[in-house]
Amino acid sequence: MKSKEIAHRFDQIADVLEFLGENQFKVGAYRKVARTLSDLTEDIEVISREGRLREIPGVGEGIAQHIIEYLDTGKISKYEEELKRVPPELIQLMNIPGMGPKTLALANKTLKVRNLADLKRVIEDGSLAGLPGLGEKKVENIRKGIARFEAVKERIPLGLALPLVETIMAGLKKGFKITMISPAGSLRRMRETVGDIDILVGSSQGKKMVEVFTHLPMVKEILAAGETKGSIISDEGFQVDLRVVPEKAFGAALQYFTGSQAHNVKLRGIAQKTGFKVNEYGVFRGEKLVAGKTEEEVYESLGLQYMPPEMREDRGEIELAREGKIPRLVEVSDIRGDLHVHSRHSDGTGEIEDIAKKAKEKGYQWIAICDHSKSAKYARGLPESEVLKVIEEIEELNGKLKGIRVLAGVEVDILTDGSLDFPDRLLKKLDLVVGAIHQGFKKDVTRRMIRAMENPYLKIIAHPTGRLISSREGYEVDIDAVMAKAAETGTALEINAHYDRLDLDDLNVMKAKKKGVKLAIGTDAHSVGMLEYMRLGVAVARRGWLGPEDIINTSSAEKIKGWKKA
DNA sequence: GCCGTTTTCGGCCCGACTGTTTTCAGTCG
Repeated sequence: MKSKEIAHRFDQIADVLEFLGENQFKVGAYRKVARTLSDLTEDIEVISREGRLREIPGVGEGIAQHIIEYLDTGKISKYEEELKRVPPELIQLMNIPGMGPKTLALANKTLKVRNLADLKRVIEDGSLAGLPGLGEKKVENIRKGIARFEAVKERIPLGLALPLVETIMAGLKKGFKITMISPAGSLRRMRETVGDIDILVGSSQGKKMVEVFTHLPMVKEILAAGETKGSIISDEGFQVDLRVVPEKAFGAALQYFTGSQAHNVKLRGIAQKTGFKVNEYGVFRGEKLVAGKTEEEVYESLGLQYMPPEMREDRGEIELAREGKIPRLVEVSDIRGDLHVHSRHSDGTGEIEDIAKKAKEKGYQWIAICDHSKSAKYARGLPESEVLKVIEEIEELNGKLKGIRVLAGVEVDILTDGSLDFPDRLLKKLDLVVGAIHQGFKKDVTRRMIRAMENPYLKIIAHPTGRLISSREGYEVDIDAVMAKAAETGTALEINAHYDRLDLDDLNVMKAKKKGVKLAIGTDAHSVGMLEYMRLGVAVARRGWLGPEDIINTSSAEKIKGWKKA
């Protein structure tokens, strides 16, 4: 995790350099390398030891020295002094919409603004508006920006943003005959959380469409309503932007607004070198439009294979596309079953039969019921005798139901000594054993997981890091060691598809695949409706570049039942 | 500060919008 620390350091340096008015490309160089480092799946200390730092894109002579110094001493001396002279609470103010580095530097220099309170003061007494280049309107903008800055909402979990965007798109389709409409931005790339929600439409009726959009039932506040762009706050407090572009530019605009920014920057760099220009209206050679209607033709015109949105993070996908080696990613339609579902027998709400019927409706071939084990008191964990009864109930159901097979599983607690909460004689009667840590998050988690994986009946480790996106860091666990043991024993690691978990995350999934670990998607559904979270798990898998062959869920029921570990 | 299908020096993604300006700087996505 050293690379994340270094990334954070470089981001701070970029902030300070920007504030000081340094060369913007230097600032950009630090930002870019910070992002690359925070995405790194390999251990930076190993890379450094083996003298391969310069192989990391964006790491040159100077930055390599900074990294080495940080790894040795925990400091980057060149910037220690500079960082000390610029207080963090001042730099924070650059996050106020309308307040950039130039304005902040000017306010700091001439009006001695050092923090938010100072800034509010110079707004109230009128001195900010008196500065060159500023005026009443700009200051009013900053005042509004402060209000937004102070009310800053958490990022929106993907699992909550998706239903909202679907409702809005359905609302727009009611009023218009639209063929070109799509989510864009980080939502389309299926990031685990999104800052705001972008929707793009290809149409000549921009003004009317914005009108309908801003008067949909879930609109709480209208932020903007123009000819081509509308912006609202939903009743849940989420910002949604609608953009309307001409149909012939829909593909180019979709590419542009989907991002990521890093992906687009690299794409345009390539375009430029080969004599093209790319913007949201199309790909141009000189004045001549050569592509724009579809995303496919935008990429193709630049000599690149099409890339799924989930891959567009500048993590090497453009290089692959150049060689025509973009992998076939797993799709929701490849999924034959869900590997982690709770019923009313423990802390879920659904009857097994209803869960099975819903699974069949979703096109699954099988579904694994995995209720909690006896030590999980808070989740009404089952004693051995009850598990036997559930196995009987499932056998009976399988005799009755057609077109769907229910697998009898359990989510068994990994106890504080690394043993499992049920004896092997019970585990071997089950079709699937999923193990999980639910207590003692700081107690020897790595060693416990490793010991648990040595049990031949335990096939999957659920939510391996234990993080909760909204509220919890996760266990104290050495995930590399866990992955190594998983690869050695043939244990699968879970992609828990609940929107607040998504654990493993995309980067860990990518790393697991490299280490030869199989992944298992489980929704951890506690109600029938929560089976829908499967698409979030698939999204994480796609962001980790997984194909159908990397995922246990694409196997048949027989294969899952007969699965023997290495 | 990085980097090389034009380069070891001179570039570095691109455009919209806004407000403050008489031609453009700053901010944003």
